[in-house]
Amino acid sequence: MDKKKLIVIGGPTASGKTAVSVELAKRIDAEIISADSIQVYKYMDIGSAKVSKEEMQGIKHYMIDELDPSYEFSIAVFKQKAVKYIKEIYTKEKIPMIVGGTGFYVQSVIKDVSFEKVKADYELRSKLENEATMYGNGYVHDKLKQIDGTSANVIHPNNLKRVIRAIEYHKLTGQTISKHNQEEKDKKDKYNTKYFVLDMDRELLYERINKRVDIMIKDGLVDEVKKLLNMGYTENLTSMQGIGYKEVVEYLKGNISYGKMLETIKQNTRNFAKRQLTWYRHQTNAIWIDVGRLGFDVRRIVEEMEKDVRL
RNA sequence: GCCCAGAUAGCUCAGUCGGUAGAGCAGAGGACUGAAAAUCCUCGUGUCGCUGGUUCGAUUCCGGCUCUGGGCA
Repeated sequence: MDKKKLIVIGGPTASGKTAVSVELAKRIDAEIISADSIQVYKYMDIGSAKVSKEEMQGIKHYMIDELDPSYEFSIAVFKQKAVKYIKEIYTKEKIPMIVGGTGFYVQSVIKDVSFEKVKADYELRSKLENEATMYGNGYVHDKLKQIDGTSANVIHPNNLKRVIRAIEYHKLTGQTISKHNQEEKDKKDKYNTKYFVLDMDRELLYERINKRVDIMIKDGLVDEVKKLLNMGYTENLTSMQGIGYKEVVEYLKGNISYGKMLETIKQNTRNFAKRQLTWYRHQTNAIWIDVGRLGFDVRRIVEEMEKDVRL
């Protein structure tokens, strides 16, 4: 059976995914599933640079404003929902398009990574976290070494999150996560995927990021955060750890100055963009589009992409 | 004009009891499979302001100059 077509548009933050994706969707009759770990949340509009109703231009978007900020979003939830929407879109005889900067999420769909087997064990997590603070990261890492040497070799002791997850996985399934990871990695693409990555000169990207942060502040990011806090969404929520949100919280608490807040948001966004690019670089078969070279002209960019989409 | 303190990596600074120097941040590269806007790893040669002097040897000590803070007039 022929694999069905799936379009993916990735790229670092501020690379112009939104405008490009909507334009392409209009041309090929697609619907968009957002792969963005913050835009899923309601009330978090400015800081997440969420697509507005106007920007959508009538194209249906999924996974936007779908969750309450108190909800613990995760890749497992994303994958489950995304797959459901993809099916829905196919029944309408339209093309699904995954758009967003969270490459990890995208990967789970196109490789059909399985998360069904294991749930999270928050008790175990906090227990191990405590042990790490008391006896050091090495102590927890040693525990992993005893049950899953392969993972212990690959995961650095300081990367506590992943060390803990590996232990958690073993405890819940009786299997090693290294074996699971290998199995998932060996999977073939489930769809006929066209994976685009929007890119540009680093310097240009950083300039755009700086400008975008200035605009977010002018548009009222600080008020947005105040509103969220007033609604009872506390700073320790995953949603509130988003870039732009956590720094404003620090400012509102009086821990940092206004200027420092502004600079830190820019800095963190730039660092984040760099990490995103590292991720995309190891994506095989990705089609890189230098949007800077195309003058950020949405029409030209989309025309460039359409050639590959037709295949 | 005088006095004091500085002048060292893109930035903030540490240091060399005289044997040509190192942290944090920035920057670059990488990892990642139920927190991913998260988490973690690797990478540091720069006329040590300029110029004389002392010395086998000066970024380090001494003099002069330039610049930057601060103070006194």
